[in-house]
Amino acid sequence: MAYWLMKSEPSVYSIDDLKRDGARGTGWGGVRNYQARNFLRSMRKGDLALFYHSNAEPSAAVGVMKVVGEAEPDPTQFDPKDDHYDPDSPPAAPRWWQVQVAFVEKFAEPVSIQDIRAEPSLKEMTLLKRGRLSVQPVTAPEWRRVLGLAGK
DNA sequence: GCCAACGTTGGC
DNA sequence: GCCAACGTTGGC
Repeated sequence: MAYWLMKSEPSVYSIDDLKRDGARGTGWGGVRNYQARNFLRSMRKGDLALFYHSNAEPSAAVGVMKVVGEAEPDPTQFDPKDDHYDPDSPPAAPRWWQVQVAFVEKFAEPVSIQDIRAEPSLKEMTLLKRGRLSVQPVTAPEWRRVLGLAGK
């Protein structure tokens, strides 16, 4: 069982939207970075992920979600009307993938990036080291620490 | 809205 | 294969 962190701008798709999407969850698509894509493909059912609100006030880890379906081709890459359309992705060998994720919990106390930066044991977190990676691994100690900061 | 970080593209 | 130009992310 692995731990992850996945970013979304709340003005686009927030943890409340995920909660509303219920047990079936949502396809986490639109990722157009190869390293993030590779992490998506290595996710397995039952893995847990922090839902992180980026470009938010404040930017913060706001809850937990669960991987409920493993990698499948991201349909937005084939949709010319979608912002994430990729005309160079061959349908027979899709370039971009998504996983299905579902709501687990929303933190009563979000853990902001300032909180994370202020916590010495989290200074190696990928979130701080690699600013713009939208899907990233979290170690077990980091996971426990962030949930601790969330009051869990 | 600014801009630093950094990934991608494309000319050579 | 190098690297400059360009585009995007995301904190502030």
